[in-house]
Amino acid sequence: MRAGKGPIDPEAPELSRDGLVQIGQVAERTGLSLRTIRFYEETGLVVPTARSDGGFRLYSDQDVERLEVIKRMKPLGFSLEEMQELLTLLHDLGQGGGDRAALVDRLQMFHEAAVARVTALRDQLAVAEGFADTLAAQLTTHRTA
Amino acid sequence: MRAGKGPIDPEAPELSRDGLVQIGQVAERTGLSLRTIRFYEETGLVVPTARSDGGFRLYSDQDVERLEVIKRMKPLGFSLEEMQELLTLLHDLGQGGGDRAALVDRLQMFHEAAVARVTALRDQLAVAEGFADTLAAQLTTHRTA
DNA sequence: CCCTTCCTTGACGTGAGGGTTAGGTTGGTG
DNA sequence: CACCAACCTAACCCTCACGTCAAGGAAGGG
Repeated sequence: MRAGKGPIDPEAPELSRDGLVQIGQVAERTGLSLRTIRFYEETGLVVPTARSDGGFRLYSDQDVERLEVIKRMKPLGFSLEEMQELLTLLHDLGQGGGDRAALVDRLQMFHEAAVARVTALRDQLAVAEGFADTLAAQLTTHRTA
Repeated sequence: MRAGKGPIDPEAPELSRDGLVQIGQVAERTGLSLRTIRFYEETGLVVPTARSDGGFRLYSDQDVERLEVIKRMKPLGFSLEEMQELLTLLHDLGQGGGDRAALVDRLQMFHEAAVARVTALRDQLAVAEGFADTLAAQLTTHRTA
């Protein structure tokens, strides 16, 4: 599983001594594929904090958390670019940055988009349920008719 | 809008005399783009019943209905190929075809897939709602803090 | 040293269309 | 008849969020 099998602390079996983890661990924890995680780096969405001497990606806890936030955002159907923007936005709001009003404005737009998307998802769900029911009806009709 | 403006029956303003409509009408009725409708023909998913002498696609009511069924299937996330299979399957069941048992079996698999997808959609909706709420909370936190 | 497992980059493929360009045809009207 | 909107084919490239495959380097144990 791990890259090599060095003697690791049995009390903290999955934690490198610097709190940095390789991509495989990240994939396991987040449920994202290696390809996806690398792709997110390509696009600049989540760049690992460090690299090993040999070039291995090393992710901090914050990196992993960021990936988990992204995972939660996915059902909202935002593009990767939009997600990046939102993450930056939230970060900037976290820091007591300059133009608060503008940031809050942008945040509000994101929120509205999110609400709209939730509505759309609900509609989709209703349609999907309806179709599933249709299939169920067809089944009972044809099962012993 | 229409190709030419012949005197049409005001009682059935959008119905060609043979119950066949051109692609533009179909797009308008189904909300699908011309591009998409032509694409569905390319893949064999919905082939128009007829063509005019000049080569215009002419869609029957069944054709349009088929497109509308496809639209309802879309939230279930089936591929176009799977949709085609399911449509064929339902058609074959409609006709008193040969191997009923096998057809019903396949139908049951589709139904199970649909149900699974509905569950997945519900989960996505929950996650999306959660994230929207998070955004709302961030808004109230930062709005006048 | 070897062996295994994990990791690297690079390149190409996919699905479901969207967009565009270019040139040609049709169907109906005034 | 002229005109015009709507339609046609064919070809091309573009997008998004990855999947897949290849060939090879790195980390660590025996």
